[in-house]
Amino acid sequence: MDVSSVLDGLNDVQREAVASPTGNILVLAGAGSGKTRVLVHRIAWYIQASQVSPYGILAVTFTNKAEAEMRSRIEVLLNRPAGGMWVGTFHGIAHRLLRSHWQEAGLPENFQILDTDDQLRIIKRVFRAMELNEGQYSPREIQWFINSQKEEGLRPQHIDTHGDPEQQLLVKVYQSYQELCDRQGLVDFTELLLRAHELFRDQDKVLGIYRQRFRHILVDEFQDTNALQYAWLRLLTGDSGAIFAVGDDDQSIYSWRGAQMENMQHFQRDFSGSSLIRLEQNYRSTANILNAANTLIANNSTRLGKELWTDDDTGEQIDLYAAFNEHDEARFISDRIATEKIRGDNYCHHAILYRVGAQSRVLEEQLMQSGIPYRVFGGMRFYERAEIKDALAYMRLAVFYDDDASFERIVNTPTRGIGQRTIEELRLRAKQENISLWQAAVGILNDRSLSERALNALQRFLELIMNTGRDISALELGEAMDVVIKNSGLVEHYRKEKGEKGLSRIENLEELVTAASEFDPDKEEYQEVVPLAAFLVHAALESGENQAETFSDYVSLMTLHAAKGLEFNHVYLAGMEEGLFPHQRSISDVVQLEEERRLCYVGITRARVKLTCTYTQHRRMHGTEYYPQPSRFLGELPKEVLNEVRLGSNISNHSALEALENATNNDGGFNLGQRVIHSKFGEGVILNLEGKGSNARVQVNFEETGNKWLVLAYANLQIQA
DNA sequence: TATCCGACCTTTTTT
DNA sequence: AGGTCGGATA
Repeated sequence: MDVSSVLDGLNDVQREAVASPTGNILVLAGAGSGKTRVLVHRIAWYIQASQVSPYGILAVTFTNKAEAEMRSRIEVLLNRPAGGMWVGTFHGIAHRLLRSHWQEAGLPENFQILDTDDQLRIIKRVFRAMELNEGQYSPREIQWFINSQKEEGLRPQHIDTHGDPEQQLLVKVYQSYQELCDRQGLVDFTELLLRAHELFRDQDKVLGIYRQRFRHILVDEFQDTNALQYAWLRLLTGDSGAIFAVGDDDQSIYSWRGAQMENMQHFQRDFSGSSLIRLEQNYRSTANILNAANTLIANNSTRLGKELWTDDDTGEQIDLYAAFNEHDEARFISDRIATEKIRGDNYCHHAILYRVGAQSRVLEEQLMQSGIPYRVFGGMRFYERAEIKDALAYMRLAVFYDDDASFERIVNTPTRGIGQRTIEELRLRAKQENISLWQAAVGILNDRSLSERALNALQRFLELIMNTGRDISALELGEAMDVVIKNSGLVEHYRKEKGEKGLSRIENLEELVTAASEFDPDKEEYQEVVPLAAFLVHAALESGENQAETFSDYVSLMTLHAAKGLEFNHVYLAGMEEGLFPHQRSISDVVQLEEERRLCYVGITRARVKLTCTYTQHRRMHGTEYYPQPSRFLGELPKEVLNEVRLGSNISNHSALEALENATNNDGGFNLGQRVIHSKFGEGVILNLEGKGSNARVQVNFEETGNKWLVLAYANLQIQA
C-alpha cells in the first residue's frame, strides 16, 4: 500500500510522531503546531502503513466538536468512513460502555443521564429533605464537592473526614444523593466516568475484551484529563496497548474543573517505554506574536518546556491601548475593526477575547451602535435552556410516567394550581410507599386525601400527560415532539413572558421540533431500541452548540477559555487589568496565577497577524468603581514588540508604557490580594494599587464596610500575617 | 397558591 | 448592574 501520502505535507517532527513505531508516545504540541493533523495522520498511518484494523483503534476527545472534527478529517484522509473505529468524547465512550455492560456496571438497563442542572435540583431536594439547617454550604458547593470526590474516584465510604463535622455533613449529602440516583437509575456526568472506571477496574472480563480490542488508543488535549480519565486510560492501555497522547501543558486552563496537567509528567512514568516528541514549529502566528507568547510563558515554573518558532515574518508589533474607561475601550476596538473592514479584512477575521463573560455587554452595545455584526459565543446552550428541558420533560413523562425528575420539573409549569403543599404531599407519599411521584398522585386521587381544588388540578395534569402519551404513541419523533409541545401549553405560557425573551423561547421550541425530526437514531453509538431514548441521550450528551451555523460575516466575542483551539487574523485582548486578568480570585495563589498566565498565552497564540491589547484606567463593575493597574502580563511582554497607541481624542495623558513601569515597582510592600488590617475599618483585602510614593493609594475591600480607597501615607495599614 | 420585593453574589465550562 | 433565590404578602 502507498503510505507516502500519509506523510505528505508534514514537517520532520510531525513525520517522526506520525510514523513512530507503535508504543506509548506523548506529543507535546504547541499552539498552532498541527496537533490535530498529527493525530489524524497517525490514525491513517496505523491503518494504511501498519495494517491495523480500524476496529482496534480508539480515539478520545473532550468535546463533541473535537470529536466531529477528528472524525471528518479522518474520513477525508482515508477517503472512506472510519468504520469500526471508536471516536468519541470521554463521556460518550463511557456512556457507550455502560449501555453495553449495564449489568456488570450495576446499573438498570434504562439508566438516564443527568446534566449539571438536573444534578443540582436533586442535590437541593436531598439537602432539604435531610433538614440539615446548620450546614453553611450552598447546594452549589455541595455539587462541587460531590463532583470533585467522584473525579478522584472516591465513593462516600472512601472519604476520610478526619472527624470534621463539616466534611461529615458533605459526605452524608453525597451519600443520600447517590442513593437516590441509584434507586432511580440516574447517572450524572462524572458518574459516567466513575462507573466506566469501576467497570474496568472490577470486571476483568470486560476489561479483557477492550484491552484485546483497542491496541491503539489516541487522546487529544491530554493536559485536560482528570484523575479518573487518566486512571481509566491507564487501565485500558495496560501492558498490551499503546497510547498516543497529544497535549500542551502550557495550554492547561481547566484545573478548576479537575484537569491535572501533571498527567503530562506522569505519562512518562506510568506508561512504559514512552517517548516524548515536541512539536514547536508554529504555522499560525507572526514571529512577534510568538516572541510575546514565549516570553510570557517563560515566567511559569511548572512546564515541560517548549519554545515556539516560525518561518513566518516578524510581523507587526503588538498594539497596546490604555483606554479611559470600558466604553472608550469598546469604542477603540470597534473603530479598529471598522477600519480593517474598509481595508478589506472581513469581520469574521476579528475576535474580541475577554476574561469574564460580563465584559461582553459594553462591547456588544458599542458594536451594535457602530453597526458591526457580531456573535457572542458561550453562554446558555440549546439543550440547557429551560424551555427545551421543560418540553423534553413532558415528552419523557408522557412515555415514562415514573420519571420523578421530569414530574417535578413540569408538574406546575405552566402554573396549574399545583403548589408546594400538594407537591410536598406527593413526595411524602412516594417516600413512604417507595413509589414514584406519579403513582403517589394516582394514590392520592383515589383516596381523595387533599383539598378538592388540589385534587382537580392534579387530576387534570395526569390526564394531560396520559392523553399526550396516547396521542404520540404512533408518531415519528418530530411529530411527537410537536404534539407534546402543543399539549403542554408551554407556548402560551412563554407568550405571556414579556419582551424578547418569551419570543425566543417559542422559537427555540420550534427549533426543538426541527431537531427531533432531523435526528438520526441509527448512528451506531446509539444502541437504544427506541428512537426517543436515543434522542434523549443526544440531548443530554450534546449541548447543541453546533446548531444554526449562519454563513454571515460577523465579529466573534468570547471568553479566553472559549477561544482555545481557535484562530483569527486579528485578536483583541480586552480588559488586560490586574484584578480582572489575572482575576482577583487567582491573584494571591502562585498555582492559580500560573494558570491565568497560561490563559493569557492561549489568548496571544490565537492571533495570526495582529494582536491588540487594551486595558482601562477606570472600570465600572458590579456597581462599583475600579481604578485598575495594567495587567502584570503586559509587563511581562518584551518591550520591543509593544507599540503604544495614543489617540488625539483621548484627553488623558496617561501613558500605558509608563504605567507598566510604575506597576512593576510598587513600593510600600503592599500587593494585590494581600490581607490588611485598618484600625477603624477592620480586616480587608487589597483590590487595587495606584500611584507611587506619597500619592500611592490602595483600594481595600473591608469585610465590614466594603470597598474603600485609602491614601497609603495616612491609612496606616497593617499587613495581616 | 402566586407574585412581588429585597437580599445576596458575582471566573473560567464541557459533558 | 443584573440575575437568582427565598421569604413575605395579596
